[in-house]
Amino acid sequence: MADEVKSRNFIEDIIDADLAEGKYDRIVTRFPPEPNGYLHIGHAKSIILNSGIAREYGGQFNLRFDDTNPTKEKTEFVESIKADVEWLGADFEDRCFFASDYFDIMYEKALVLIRKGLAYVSGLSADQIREYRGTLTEPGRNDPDRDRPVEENLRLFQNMKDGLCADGSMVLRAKIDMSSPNMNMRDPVLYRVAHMTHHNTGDKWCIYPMYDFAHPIEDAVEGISHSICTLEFEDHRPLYNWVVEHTDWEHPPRQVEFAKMYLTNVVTGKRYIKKLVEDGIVDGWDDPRLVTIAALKRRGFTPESIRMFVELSGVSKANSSSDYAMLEYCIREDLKMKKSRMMAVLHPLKLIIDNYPEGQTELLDADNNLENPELGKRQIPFGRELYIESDDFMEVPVPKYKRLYPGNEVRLMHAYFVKCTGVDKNPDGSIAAVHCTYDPETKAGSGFTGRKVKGTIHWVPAKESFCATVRLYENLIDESKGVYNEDGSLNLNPNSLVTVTDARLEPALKEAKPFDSFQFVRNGYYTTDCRDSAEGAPVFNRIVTMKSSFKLPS
RNA sequence: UGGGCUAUCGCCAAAUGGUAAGGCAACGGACUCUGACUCCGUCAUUUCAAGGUUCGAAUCCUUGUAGCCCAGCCA
Repeated sequence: MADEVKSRNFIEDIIDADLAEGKYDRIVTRFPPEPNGYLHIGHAKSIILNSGIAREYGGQFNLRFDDTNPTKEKTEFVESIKADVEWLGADFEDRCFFASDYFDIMYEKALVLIRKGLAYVSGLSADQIREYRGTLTEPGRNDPDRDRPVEENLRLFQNMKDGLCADGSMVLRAKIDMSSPNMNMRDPVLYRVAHMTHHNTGDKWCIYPMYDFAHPIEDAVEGISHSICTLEFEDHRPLYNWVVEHTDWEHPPRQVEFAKMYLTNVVTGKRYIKKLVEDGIVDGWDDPRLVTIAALKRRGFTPESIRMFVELSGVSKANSSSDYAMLEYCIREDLKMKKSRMMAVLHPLKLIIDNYPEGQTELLDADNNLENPELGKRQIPFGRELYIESDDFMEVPVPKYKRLYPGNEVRLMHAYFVKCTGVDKNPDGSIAAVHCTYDPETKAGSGFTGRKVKGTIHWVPAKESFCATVRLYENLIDESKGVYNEDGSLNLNPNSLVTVTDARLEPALKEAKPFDSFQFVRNGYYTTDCRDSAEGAPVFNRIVTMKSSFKLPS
């Protein structure tokens, strides 16, 4: 369905043109995360885009960890990222690579640049380099070491590699143009010294390549045709091309940029998510209020729904923010035919059927999903006392109200018609229980057509239902208000999480397994929380509420 | 005020000089054993603004305006 709707995007136009010109005979893409955190919905866009293009053109998609900076990267993130990419259905087959696998090649290519007189070793400090770089409006000044002879550069670079230089004392710089209006071209640093143990290469290296030098080489080594990245790298493209051009490749890759995905009403951005986790505002990287892949999974989103969302959102170069409602639409759309529709009462109100024999129970047949018979049936115990949703009853109905009120008849889903006859009140005037009578003729599935009712309400048996914890999540924070203000203070919506502990669920739900999702009739879509439900009674997390078009007049 | 990029409905997004697709949201109505789903219908005489070229402009030109990115030995 989503495929039919999907328009061609500008990246596909670029690829088509390149193919037509014969620039590439095969399309190869990659997803190159740095293993320094968990993946979120924004990464999902890149993963789905890149793998989707490879699949569409019969090409190849690689997963590659961009691990060129050992000070920030951890092995623990490698596994989680890999799992998330697989979960999303992006097929990299056996091609999970590491930039650090190419350190030898990168070193050789650095030597090539030095020999061509296009790179030199600089002894300037980090502060001096910044100073020499100039500003946005003023050109930079040449490095005093810029014209160092090739032989000396070679010797010094060898020293850097051999561990003879202290961290920060020497760097290798490209010789490009210190007066370029593009800051990235003002003799960028190619290699820095860092005596640090790398998660993959251990202590083999004490010099590490910078992103701008490493990335084009990583792409070229893997035969990437289109290096698809986000907009902030647009200014780096001239440098990307410079590196590729001077390091001699038969089929140089091409960088193409697209706009990142932002979502309304949630915190996107690794930086903010990281802070929420570290500050303990949320439980962890998979807190269901977050939009990390792990959180979306825990909350009950399916890979299909996320893929649909990304495809529906489209790809362009305009900064934009997709509506959270569209994500909800996608999960509703994905789940509605493939999940059981169960009854759960979040705010119970007792319903007593006065003319139903005391002590009697019967088992009623119910389709798990009326629109999809393949999901089978279940049996629900029915008796004299039930719980209904408290807002399915109004003592004084508002106009157009079609559920239960004194004198009105409604259908109990999967069961009988009941007619409200009165209410019991507590001393404080609140409603203790609702009384009604039922009509045995109207049993569900009996083919009764004698009369119709306007409303259907859901219920659970008072005796055999069970209590469960149901969590309703609002999106954590409205990003438009700022997660963290400029002064570092935090804006947090205190109503971001509501836990309903007296919810009553029908017996069949006792057997729910972790990650099972259900539609709770009129209360939306829920999934069992695999993290908390292991400890006892199931915990249900709301994925999304159903649309409700009836609002009480105020 | 140096450079790069962007601007089409509340939110995304097509349209490649030929007379503004589609989806989400919203709103009507029909249907209904979920006020859901489904189905039907409504929703940009106008594309950031102002000029210009053209038989014809969202698309080309000019001049503005607004937003995003860049001064890490991060990616």
